[in-house]
Amino acid sequence: MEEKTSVTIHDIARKLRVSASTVSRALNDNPRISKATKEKIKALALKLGYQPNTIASNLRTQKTHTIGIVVPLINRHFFSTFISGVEDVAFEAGYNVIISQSKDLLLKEKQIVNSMFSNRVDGLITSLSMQTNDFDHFKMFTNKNIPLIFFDRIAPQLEANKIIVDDFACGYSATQHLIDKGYQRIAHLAGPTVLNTYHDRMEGYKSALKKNHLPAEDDLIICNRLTRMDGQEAIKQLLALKNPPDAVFCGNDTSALSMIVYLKSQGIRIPEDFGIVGFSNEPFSEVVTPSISTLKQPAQEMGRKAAELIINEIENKALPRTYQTITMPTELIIRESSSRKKA
Amino acid sequence: MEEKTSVTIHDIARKLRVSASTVSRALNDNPRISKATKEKIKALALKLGYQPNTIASNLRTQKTHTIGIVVPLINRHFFSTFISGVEDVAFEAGYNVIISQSKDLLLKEKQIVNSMFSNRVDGLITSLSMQTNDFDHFKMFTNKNIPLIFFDRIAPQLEANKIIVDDFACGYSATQHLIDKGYQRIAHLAGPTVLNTYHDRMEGYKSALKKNHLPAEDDLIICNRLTRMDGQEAIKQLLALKNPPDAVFCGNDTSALSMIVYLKSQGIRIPEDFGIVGFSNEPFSEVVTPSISTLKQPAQEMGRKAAELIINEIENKALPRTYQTITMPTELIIRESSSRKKA
DNA sequence: AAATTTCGTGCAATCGATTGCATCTGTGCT
DNA sequence: AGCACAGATGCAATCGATTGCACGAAATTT
Repeated sequence: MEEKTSVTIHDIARKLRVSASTVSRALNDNPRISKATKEKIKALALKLGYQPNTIASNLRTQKTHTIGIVVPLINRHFFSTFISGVEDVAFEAGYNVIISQSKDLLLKEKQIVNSMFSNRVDGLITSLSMQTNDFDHFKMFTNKNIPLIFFDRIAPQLEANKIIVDDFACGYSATQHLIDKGYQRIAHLAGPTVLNTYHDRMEGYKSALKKNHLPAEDDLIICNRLTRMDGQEAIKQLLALKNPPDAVFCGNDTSALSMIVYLKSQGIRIPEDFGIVGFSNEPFSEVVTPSISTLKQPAQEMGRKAAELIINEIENKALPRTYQTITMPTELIIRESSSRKKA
Repeated sequence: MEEKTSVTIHDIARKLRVSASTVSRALNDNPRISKATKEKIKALALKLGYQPNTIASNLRTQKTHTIGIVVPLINRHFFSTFISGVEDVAFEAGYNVIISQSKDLLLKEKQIVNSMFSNRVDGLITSLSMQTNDFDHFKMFTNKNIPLIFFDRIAPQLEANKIIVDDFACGYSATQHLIDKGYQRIAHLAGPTVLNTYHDRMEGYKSALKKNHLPAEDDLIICNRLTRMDGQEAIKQLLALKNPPDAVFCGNDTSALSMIVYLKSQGIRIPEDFGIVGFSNEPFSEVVTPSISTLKQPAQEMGRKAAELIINEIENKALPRTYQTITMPTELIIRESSSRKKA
């Protein structure tokens, strides 16, 4: 049997016949402790395998050095890459990261946000679930002045820092690109438009059509949850129109891919007969045939930025707050799925 | 200005002229408190927006309801899906999950494991970095009898629960499959064979060759880190042999894909001229052309299993330990990259 | 030599919730 | 009436680290 209980500063204090305060100060390199004492204490701490009890420290200092992240799904490439970016910066700065997934359920999101609060995270970074339509659960953070950052799917009405991409511009440029390639009737598959992201992309899409004097027909716009199934449903529905489209701008790459698969199975050639642009630049988009034109969000960079911002807020809590909305650059990646020679 | 400081059980106690112990017991539904008092207390707690301070509770109860996860990279599909599985089960059971990535660096892994310990996680689930060759940093967990589970990349010599797939069988069946398809000279691209996973896959590969009376030539085995670049390097090297292979079993799908890209660029037809089998069933593997034959690990299930196991250990700490190694089933998914008609 | 700093350390309270052990008030039983 | 006992609540210690304040000794200033 090994030591049943952990080594505490009191154990060290007792053995060295000093007080616990001295040990605490020595380990924290407090200048008030003499060099000799510090060395003695640190040596013994090492020898005994002392590991500070972060919990006790957290309780006393009212700081956990922990950043909470709530995302819809951990294993979606955009989110996991974002998280990776946060984690990188956080780790460097001595912060831990705790993560939960809402599974796109409002109820779970509420539970998680509560739990993050009870765990006294120093700050919270979050992207809303598809169902989120009230924001009361974030009030405890804003009330207590705990840094809160929204990214991607944000709550426009809440005072907080926000990190987004210009979804309107994305929608616009994707659509314009299709128009430039000579596609005539361009449809759009959107996600739930309660979310700013999908809403803005759609507006960008509409705006591009308008600018080019193309009609924005309701039939050509479908909203769903953008799963693979949804993509297939949508393309079937679109092809069944009396006047079907010859291109689609999809709200994500997953649905774009499932459309491609279906179109191929129907002998419809891409990009010759039909153009597709997706969104997100999933890893597969580059390597499928045809490769998928898409919009790339700088996920890792967004994560890094979010972490920098929130750590800065945490460590300068005294300062008066100014909330910014940071718009990160996106890139339209043109690949095969939309690269027909102009008709 | 809102309340500057949070509501504690003492605030509730004072207002209701009861003691803090009573409040604590009431909120925890302790049967010793009368129904009437409980209701009064709970009502006021709700009204004041009381949120328990988990930190204080954690300190007192010596339990954090937190599970630590350390993986090489968060944004690799296998790992993020595994994490998602853990998180699902953990959440259901009232546990939080804290996650860090080692970036495949031993040094970072050590720091993280230390930090997880200092944060007093109730249990740790981990998959080793590519560099990990000593295991001292896990001793503090085993010494203090804190549940520890390894998955995928494990430390064979440590006493702990382990969750793996049968990598030997995987290597064997992948190779046998290529042989069955009539490929004659089968190469293998492996990861660092200090890791059990890569080592076992290679042994399985060798064993299949042997069983089929095919020579296992050193030239045909390459070890690297299996990145995209590595895959390309490897295939170039293999094709440059005086007697090049006509098939490769790759240690992951990423390198398999980069081989495919290179082979296509050289006009080598897959699967007619060359067969490829990968590993992991990345999302892209199904949708690239040709689609990649691969081995599917049940990532989500492995995560769920790991969580169940560790929570069980945590909650039955008194019981004598028996360490098990759980081997999860894999599936050889046969797709185009290896499906030639037998020569 | 007296007065004032400086230095190194200890005391004790604190963070917020939990819990073993009293304590007190009724109720039931003989 | 007397006693046991159950029910409801409070007291105070505890978890481990931190920190404002105090104190004694040594060093410096006047």
